[in-house]
Amino acid sequence: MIDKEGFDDWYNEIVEKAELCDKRYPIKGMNVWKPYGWKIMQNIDELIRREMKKTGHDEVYFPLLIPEGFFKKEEEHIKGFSEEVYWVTHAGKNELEERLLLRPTSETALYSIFSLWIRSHADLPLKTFQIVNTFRYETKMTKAFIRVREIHFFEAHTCHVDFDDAERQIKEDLEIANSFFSTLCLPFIASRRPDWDKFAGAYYSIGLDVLMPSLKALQVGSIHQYKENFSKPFEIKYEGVDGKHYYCHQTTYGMSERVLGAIIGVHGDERGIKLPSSIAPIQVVIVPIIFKEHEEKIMEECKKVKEEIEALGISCVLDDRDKTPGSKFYDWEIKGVPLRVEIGPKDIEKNVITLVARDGIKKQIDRAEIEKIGEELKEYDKRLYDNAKKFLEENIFIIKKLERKDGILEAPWCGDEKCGKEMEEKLEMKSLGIPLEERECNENCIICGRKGSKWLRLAKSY
RNA sequence: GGGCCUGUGGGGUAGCUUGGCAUCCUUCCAGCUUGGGGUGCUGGUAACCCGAGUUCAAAUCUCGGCAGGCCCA
Repeated sequence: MIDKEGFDDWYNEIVEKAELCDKRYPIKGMNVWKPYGWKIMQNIDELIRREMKKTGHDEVYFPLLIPEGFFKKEEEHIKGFSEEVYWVTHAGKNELEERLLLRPTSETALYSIFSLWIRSHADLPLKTFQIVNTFRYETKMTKAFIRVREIHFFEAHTCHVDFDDAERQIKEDLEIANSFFSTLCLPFIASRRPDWDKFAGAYYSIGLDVLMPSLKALQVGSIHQYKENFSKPFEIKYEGVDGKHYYCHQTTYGMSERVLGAIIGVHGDERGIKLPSSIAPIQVVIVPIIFKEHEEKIMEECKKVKEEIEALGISCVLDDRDKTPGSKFYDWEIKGVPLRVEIGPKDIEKNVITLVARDGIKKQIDRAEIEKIGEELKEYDKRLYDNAKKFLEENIFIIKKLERKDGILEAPWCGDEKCGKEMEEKLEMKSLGIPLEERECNENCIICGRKGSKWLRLAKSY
């Protein structure tokens, strides 16, 4: 893992060196996805789609533009987003009668239409999601994948008959997050955000955060309980079994390319990024070790091995470029390819192939046992997860008095907003919220000294 | 929101104080050579962010814009 001080510089360089994006596009916060980076992102999207399918969500696609009238229906929501909305005001030379905005998120687009789709309790629950670009005029400093103005956004939107069913959805969302992030070897913590930091329009919000090597937290997902906050202004009503009309209760679950930013940061080292095998566009790269007199024999063997690896359903590239093996090793390490296979004269002689995992574990396996590669990938993934988990756990600290410390802090808190904000100020951190897993707290609030009933998590964050 | 710094071939840089031929490394292209951790040699392509001003002359000085980065709220 990269050390704390060097992390931000390392990150800025590596996103381009690994060919994930090109930052030279001349608009602030809008970078170009390069083919390799985009493949990874699409693989991440496919993992989400798989989770959505498993849990009965249907994919939709709503328009990019939202009429001003829709956007203005929910007051808190407008307050939260109005400063960072891009407006479309003209078509050619003509001013539009009604201004249109580029979606900063899609609640107001979807919900205007949900009110038409939902008629009775039989239409519920309605579980949808979309993967789209959203636009927010960020004023803070932008950073590739972490703070951008055009966001590659996943958003699930659900409607339910009552609060309890919406709460069940939130439990399901947490299970989805567990499954999804463990496939990406990313340990995270879930916290109920304090009221002053919840999503604009939400009843409450849950943040999913990972810890970056800079010891700053990165929010990689959020889950919101809206209760009836949107269904009332948007009039999303259904007829119940009793013939009466009720407002829906709604939830959302959102993630973005920050997930990729987290993977880059959490797993990367001085040689480059490390991709979990679940999203690596190339899972195995074969580097032939060619010597003049054996050239053909080695290439033939490499081709055969490639076919056998692909037959296992593992993506594999044979690097036949005219470069020395050493320089190829560096290339693929920057890009985080999980497993490298080396085949040279010595391997052929001994009837083995040499495997080197991206995290440095090297071994030889029998030429006849290529199917073991699948196992090697699994073990590599597990090592990625275990290392990241260890780092996260080693950097969460319980504090019982005001003390500054790097990492994620958990402090006893009376629950008053005033005390929470004072903690943020004194510790120079932002609060992540209350740990989702219930934990008893019998300590005194570190600000006012009253009995603290909760733990408040704080961290510096992106 | 406030303050500071930076912008030179594809990438990284020297030059800027004191205005006058733009330095080096790397990448890339061609060829030979080499090949189990960046092989070596020869040749080649390629740059002063944009606009205005000062000046005989601007990468260099001034102003504005755009972009990137750092620090503080």
